[in-house]
Amino acid sequence: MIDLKYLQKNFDEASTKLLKKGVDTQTLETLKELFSTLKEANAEFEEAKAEQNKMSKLFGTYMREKKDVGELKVQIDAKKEQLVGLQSTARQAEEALQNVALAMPNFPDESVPNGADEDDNIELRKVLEPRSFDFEPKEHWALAEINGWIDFERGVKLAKSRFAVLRGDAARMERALINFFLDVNRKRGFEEVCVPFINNAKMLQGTGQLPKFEDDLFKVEGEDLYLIPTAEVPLTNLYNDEILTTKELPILLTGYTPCFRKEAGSAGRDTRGMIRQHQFDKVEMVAIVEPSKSEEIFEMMVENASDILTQLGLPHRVVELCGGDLGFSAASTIDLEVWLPGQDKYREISSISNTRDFQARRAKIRYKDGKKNVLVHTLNGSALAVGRTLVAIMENYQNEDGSITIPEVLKKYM
RNA sequence: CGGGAGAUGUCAGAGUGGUCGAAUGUGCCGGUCUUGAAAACCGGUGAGGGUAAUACCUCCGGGAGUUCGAAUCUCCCUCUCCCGGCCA
Repeated sequence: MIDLKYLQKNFDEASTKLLKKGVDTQTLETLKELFSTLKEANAEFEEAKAEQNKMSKLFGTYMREKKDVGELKVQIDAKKEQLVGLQSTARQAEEALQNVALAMPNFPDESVPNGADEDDNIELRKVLEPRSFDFEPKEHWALAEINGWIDFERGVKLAKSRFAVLRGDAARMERALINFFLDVNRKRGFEEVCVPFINNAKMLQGTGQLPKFEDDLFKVEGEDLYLIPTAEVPLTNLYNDEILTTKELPILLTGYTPCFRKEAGSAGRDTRGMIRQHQFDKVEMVAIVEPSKSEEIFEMMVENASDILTQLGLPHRVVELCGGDLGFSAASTIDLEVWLPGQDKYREISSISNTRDFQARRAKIRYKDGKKNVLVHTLNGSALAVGRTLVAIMENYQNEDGSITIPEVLKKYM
């Protein structure tokens, strides 16, 4: 959630910032008004409540002194009646504010480039030269068929479209990649955790998936629970509603989880192959840090993910997202895109974001800075998306006969 | 899923209608003492909102109710623990 006090005091600056992310000033104006309405309503309610509290205390005194309370009771009753109205006004104001505030995306950082969509993203650098083929490189689904690695039909049979089954060496490689990623992250100082793959609504709200993106989530019927769309949710919310000490920070976490997404808005996109599935494996990094450290940790996380790709010998590029392409919670994001020779394209394989205090405010994650409680900064990033890495290995390590060479670093894992 | 017990501050644990945001112990921070540390002693120490700062408001798992007044009484929900069933 954005800082409403900041919005109120620096409205013009705030609207300039959010314009970058495609939020119109009208919505912001509404939010600002709802905020001041709430403050007024609260003030009025609290004042009346204070009077009532005072009278109730007096009532007790009268009782003890055996004075007549008839007159006082009449006054209290009148005040109570007034309070009912004031309270419901205040509650309505609160609710109205929450509805808008929770749907408001994060401010982008100053440094985030302007732009409407991914075409305006900025390539920062390329890492590793794509290899040249002396034959026509195949796409991964063709290779999957030759090697019997991916059973798309039976995945659909078991669940529905956008589900697949990995078989044989592909299944083993999936597992090998997870282990490899976790090991690398652990060596960087991330604590490995294994978390529930189903989280409650409060947690999903904490990281920003709810209430706005409910349609993208698989919900457990009849329960206040959702399948996680990313490990960012459980890892970040591990510290939901907690006050940490400076000694505990920074907290660096890594974990493997499957991720579940409805892909509601992407009908028809990447229907072929394993790029866009309803369920996929991912190893995630999450950092919970003091605000002054978030820049530095962010760089480290990008470096770490890029390094994993390099170790795997996978050519990739580092891309800075423009304002229009930033996710809801992100203040800044760097994507890593891996080269897919079969598709002749770079495709996203990791996304690393700094959400600043946006998620911290929603999830109430603070730390004690001397006497004061201060919101932490939270960061998250994939290291890496496992299924897409498998795809990248297939396409980059394919041989003319369709066979696939195992990357050197994975050999000890398989 | 059935039977029983419970949910209070970092933790432990009092509190059964007002003067309780809450005893006491513990932890933590600061100080005295000490060559240093420990011990002992003294002081401070929950969260959110509000304010220039005070006032003031809210919070004793969550919600509704009774009452002039609720941590305390009633109802519902959730969760935890113990016993039984089922089960990886």
